[in-house]
Amino acid sequence: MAVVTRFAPSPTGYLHIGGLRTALFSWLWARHNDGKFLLRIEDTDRARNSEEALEAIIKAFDWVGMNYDGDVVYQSKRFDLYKKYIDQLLEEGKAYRCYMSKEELDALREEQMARGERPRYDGRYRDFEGTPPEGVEPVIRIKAPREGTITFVDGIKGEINIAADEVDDFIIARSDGTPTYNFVVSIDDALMGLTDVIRGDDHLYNTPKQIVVYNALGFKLPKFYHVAMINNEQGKKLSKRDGATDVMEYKAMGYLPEALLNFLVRLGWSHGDQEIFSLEEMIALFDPKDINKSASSYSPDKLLWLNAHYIKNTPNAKLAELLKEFGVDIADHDRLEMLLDATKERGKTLVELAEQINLILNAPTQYDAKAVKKAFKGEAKEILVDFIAMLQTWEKPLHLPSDYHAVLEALVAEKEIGFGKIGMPLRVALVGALTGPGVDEMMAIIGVDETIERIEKAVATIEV
RNA sequence: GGCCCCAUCGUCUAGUGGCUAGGACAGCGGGCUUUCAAUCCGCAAGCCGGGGUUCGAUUCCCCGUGGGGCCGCCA
Repeated sequence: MAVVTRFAPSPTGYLHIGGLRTALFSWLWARHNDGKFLLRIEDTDRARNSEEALEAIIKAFDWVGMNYDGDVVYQSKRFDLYKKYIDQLLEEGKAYRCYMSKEELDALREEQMARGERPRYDGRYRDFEGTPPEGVEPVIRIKAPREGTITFVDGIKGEINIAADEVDDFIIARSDGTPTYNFVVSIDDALMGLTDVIRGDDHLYNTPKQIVVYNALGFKLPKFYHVAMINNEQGKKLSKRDGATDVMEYKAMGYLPEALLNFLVRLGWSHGDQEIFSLEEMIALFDPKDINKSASSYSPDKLLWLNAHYIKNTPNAKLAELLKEFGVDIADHDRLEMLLDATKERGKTLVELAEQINLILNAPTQYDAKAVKKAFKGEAKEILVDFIAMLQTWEKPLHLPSDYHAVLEALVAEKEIGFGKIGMPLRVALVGALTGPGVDEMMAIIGVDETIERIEKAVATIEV
C-alpha cells in the first residue's frame, strides 16, 4: 500500500519553524515511498481565517521547495460529512447527548483538581433516559471505554499505554452542532487514506481519543509517529522571544532554504555522521524510525554554519538573483564572478553578503578611525602616491587580480618594503576599513580608474 | 496535582553488554595570508544520580532527580 502522509495545521497565519519540521518529515517520508503528501486545514473553529493562513503556508512551502498532492481539504467545508457520522454514532448508541452546562462542568473540574485528580467528565448523561433539563442545548459525547487500557505502538516511542479511565467521554459536537477537533481529525485521516501520521508529541494524548473514534466508526488505524518538540536554548518551549519562529522570517534574514531544511532535518533525525544533506539525499535516506525520542534545543549556530556552506556552494548567477531582494543588483555587473567569488566566503547570510558587496562597490564615505591610525602613518602617503603613479604608467593590461598583484610586487621590490606597508593603507583607501577581501580582487573589480580615484581621495585626507 | 513522554560533550547527534565513547557546530590554540574571513591541523569538553542483573554496564531492570507534554463546547 502506498504511503500517505499529511500536514494539518490550524490556521494561525504563518508557518511555524516546528511545523515546518514535522511537515518536512511527513513530506520526505511520502516522497521516499513515492506516496502522497496531503494538506488539510484544521478550521472547525470558524473564527479563524483559513484562506489567508493557507496562503502563508503555501508561500513557505514554495520557498523551501516542498509541495503537496491533491486538493487542500478544509474541515470547515465538511461539516455535513461530520454530521452524518455524528448521527450514525448517536443512532448506534455509541454517542449520546449531554445536558451539562459549562458552569456545571467548570465546577466539576475544580472539585476534581482540588482532590488532586485529573479533571474529566464523569459520564453522568452516558446512560441518561429521563427528561432533559429545559433550555439546555446538549453537546454530543462519544462513549469511551470505561475500563482496560488503550494501547498503540508509536513508530518513534514504542508502545504507549493509557488507562481507559484517563480518557473521558469527550465532546464530539458542541452545543451549536459543530464538530470538534479529535473527532474530525480521526474521520479525515481515515477518509483521506492516511497510512502514516507524523505529528508533534504534544498530540500524544490525543491519539487514544482518536483511537476511540476510529474504533467506534470501524476505521482502520494508521501508524502514528510522535516527534518530540523543539525547545529553546534553555530547554523551554520555543516562543517568539527566542527569535524567529515564522519560517518566512528566515528568508528575510538571508537564509537559504536548503540550509534551513538541512538544519531542521538534523534536529531529531540523523543518518550516521552525515551533516550535509541535499533534498535528494534526504528523500533517499529519511525514515521516521530513525527519529530521536528526545526533545532538542534550538540553537542557531549550526544553521548559520550550514547557511555559509550553502552560500559558498551556490552558483554566482543564482546568488546575484537572490541578492536582488536584499537591495543589491549586480546581475549585469561585468565582474560578477570576481565580485561574488571574493565575497561569498565572507557572508554567512545573504544580508551579510550584500553588505560585503556594497563595501566594495561603494567608495567609502568615511574611514574607520582605528584603521586610519594604524594605516595612514609614516610613509603611507608617499607609498600610496607612488602606487598611483605606477598604476598610471603601467604598460600591461590591468584586468585580473593577478595584474594588480604584479603592480604591487613591483612597488614592493622597488621601494624595498614589506607587503603590509602598502597593503594596509591601500585597503583603508579602497574600503575605509582594515578587513575584507584581498586588495588585488577589489581593485580588479572596481577597475583602475575607480581605484586611483579612491586612493587620491584618501591621500588628500592624510595630513602628514 | 494526575497521567504520559524523555535523559551521551555548551548545542545537534553516532554508538555498544567489553571501544582510548565517534562526528558536527560553537569555544580555544596553531598553520596559511598584506587584513578579515574561508580553509587546514590540533586542544578541551559528555554517558544525570543511586541501586540492582551480570565476569563486566553508558547500554538491560527498578527507584530517584531533572526536563518536556497533556489535562477546553481550542486545535
